[in-house]
Amino acid sequence: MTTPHIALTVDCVVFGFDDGDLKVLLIEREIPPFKGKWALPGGFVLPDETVEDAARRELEEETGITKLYLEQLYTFGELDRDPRERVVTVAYYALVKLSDHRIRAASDAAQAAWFSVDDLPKLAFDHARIIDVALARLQGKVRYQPIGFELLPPKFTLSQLQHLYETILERPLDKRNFRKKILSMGFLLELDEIEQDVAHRAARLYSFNRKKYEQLVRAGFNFEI
Amino acid sequence: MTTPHIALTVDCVVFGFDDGDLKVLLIEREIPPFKGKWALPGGFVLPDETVEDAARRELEEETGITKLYLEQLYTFGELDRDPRERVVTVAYYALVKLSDHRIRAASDAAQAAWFSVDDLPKLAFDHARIIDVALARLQGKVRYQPIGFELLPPKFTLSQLQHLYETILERPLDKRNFRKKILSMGFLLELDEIEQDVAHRAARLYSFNRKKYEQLVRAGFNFEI
DNA sequence: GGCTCATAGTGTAAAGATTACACTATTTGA
DNA sequence: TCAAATAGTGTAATCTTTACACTATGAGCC
Repeated sequence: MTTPHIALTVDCVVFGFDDGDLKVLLIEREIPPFKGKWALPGGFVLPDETVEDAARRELEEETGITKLYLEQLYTFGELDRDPRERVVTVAYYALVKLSDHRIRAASDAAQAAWFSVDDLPKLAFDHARIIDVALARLQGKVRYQPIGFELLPPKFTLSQLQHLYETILERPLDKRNFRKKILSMGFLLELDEIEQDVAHRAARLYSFNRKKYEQLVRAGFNFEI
Repeated sequence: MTTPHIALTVDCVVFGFDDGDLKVLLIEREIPPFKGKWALPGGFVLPDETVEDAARRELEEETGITKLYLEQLYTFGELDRDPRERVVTVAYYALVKLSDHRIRAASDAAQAAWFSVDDLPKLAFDHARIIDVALARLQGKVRYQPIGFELLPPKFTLSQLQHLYETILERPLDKRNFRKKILSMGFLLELDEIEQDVAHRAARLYSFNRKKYEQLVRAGFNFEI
């Protein structure tokens, strides 16, 4: 008996947040199929690397991004995903601070660009579907895990944080209730700094204290927005 | 350029609930590696079937189970999972009503058996790890989706339902509060029937009204235990 | 210097949800 | 008929969530 072998790829949905806009990083395909179309960064899993390593390697090769929050999303195993041959893909989603990645966009000749999630171009393969699944996962996860901070710069205002949640969850939140709740959780560090260069009263800056968060979790705390 | 191909398998963590005990279905391996050891039902994904179809096919071949709740769990892509060669596996978890499957156990010569999740034998490959991940997922999911009913017979008592949640969540629940809450959700159908053959006051039977549940969801209802 | 504009920052009361808790009811079987 | 086992039921206290509107600050313009 000989065991069947299958082409296995990874694809990454990289999210970034840019003041009021949730964005996805796409690259323009340079080779067929779908040459010239936009697609998720990704590529084949090599025989001597783990699947997650493949995702990180492809991301670095195609976009230069190395420091990110990366999590497996779903494995898409339909038969007709790729016109060349049967390809199964393990999709990941990633969260990056746009401030860190003001886009080493184009890399080895391929063009990379950020697109607003509600204004995406026509995508190659089933990548539109993969982004839909990633968005649903992000919406679900952001309410129960403090992953929103992965999308913000290290220092942020409470209004930015609220705006991030409003954008991802697609619903307005009450300012006073939001602040009350997030501050009462006790893992935000109030900094002795305020916003710079704004044409109105400057807001105080905060940072996410991960050590404190983990300590609270060990003591039974459950994050929930 | 020739694309790399990889051995791809599926593995299924099949949960059943048997009055106070959460169980997993295992099969005894008949061929090396790990011959004689217990393992999750599973096998290679064939080139002309979707990954989910492969999971259903393997389950039917090895255990005879066809009607079940099946959901993708996680894809395990480490390098040394299998001593023969590099194998990536897409794990699924399934929920079955033990009443339906009072075990067409042994099938094509392979022995199948239910094991309590807290008394598992030594397992082949990284299957112990896969079961851990499945359990964590089940614990998370059971609180927000009405999947518990997949583990109970079509007619059940509120005590059985409570016991199921207590077993999966590994904590006691208050009887009055539990009943109040689950009944107030409005998707349990109170039947004109009671338990049979018990040596004490017989409890009323209920059934899960899925139509009603879906109607409530469309109206904005959110299940939560 | 004072006005306008934009956003920051703050508290309270009502409604709703969760928790803690103990006794009576029914059936079987000895 | 009594004991054993489990079913079934309500209320009060606490905590959480929601709804809601004004004052504070700093920049920019006149």
